[in-house]
Amino acid sequence: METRNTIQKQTILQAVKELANHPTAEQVYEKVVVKLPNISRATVYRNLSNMADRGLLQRIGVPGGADHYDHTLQVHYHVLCTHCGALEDIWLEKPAKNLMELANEKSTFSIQSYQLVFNGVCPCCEAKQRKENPIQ
Amino acid sequence: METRNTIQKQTILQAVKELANHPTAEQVYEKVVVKLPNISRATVYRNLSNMADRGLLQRIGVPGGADHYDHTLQVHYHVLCTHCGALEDIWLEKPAKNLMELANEKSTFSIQSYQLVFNGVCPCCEAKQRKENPIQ
DNA sequence: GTGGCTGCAAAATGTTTGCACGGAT
DNA sequence: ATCCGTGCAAACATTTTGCAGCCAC
Repeated sequence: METRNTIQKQTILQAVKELANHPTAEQVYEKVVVKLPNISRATVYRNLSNMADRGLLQRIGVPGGADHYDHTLQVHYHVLCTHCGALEDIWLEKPAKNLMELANEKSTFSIQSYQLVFNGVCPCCEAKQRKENPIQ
Repeated sequence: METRNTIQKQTILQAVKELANHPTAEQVYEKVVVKLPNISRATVYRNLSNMADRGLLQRIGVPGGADHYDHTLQVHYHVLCTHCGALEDIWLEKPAKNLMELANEKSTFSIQSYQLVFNGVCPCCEAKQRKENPIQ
């Protein structure tokens, strides 16, 4: 039950912190494999998942795509660029409590959490779009 | 570009309406294959996805799980039972506009939509839990 | 020394795609 | 007659799992 302090775990956690920008398991693997050439993807997946369950990381579930991981533990939200897949933070104060309360009032389920991802277009992709199709 | 009226499409749409309870593509397939024994899963996936894109159905993206489809077109939300996977409606009026506005104010992305799924325990599973572990 | 953790390969899951054929228009 | 939609199989993406050996404790 207690957790052993392996080099793999340390390196994975460090990688998420250094990458900062909500890496996927694959991106973490690519960063970690430089330092530990023999590490397996399974180890990366296992550890990221464990750490998220223990609250050392936040898991960002993206419907239809790979999970991302966030070293920031404070409650906040994310936008996904529908063009390039970039994922960015959004800091909102209000919805956190409201949503849970509202939902619990209206549902027979006892609601414990929720997953919210916004979809949009990042400034970079918006600029490209405008260049290709200046009308509209 | 215009859409042909095949038996497959008709049957798939009808199946989603009859199943009502937010079926996955696989569940739709199982319902449809009874009437059309030669239909392919690919056809079901393709048509569900197309119909969602055209606004004939709503796609409910569930992180880490299969997409569900909803024949109801009005804006509403969903809870997923973390025990049995049951998916149920939640009807909230307020958040719809608020969330989009708030997020757009706080982000450099131009946000067009969002995906929100609540996680909880359904009454049925809650009862089971209580039976197995009456303490707490 | 023990048993949790790792690496590997294989499997599982959900979905998409290339292609030849058939049917709706 | 066109050419979109279908069925099939294979590919794809992401994640999980079984198992033998290893290493942190």
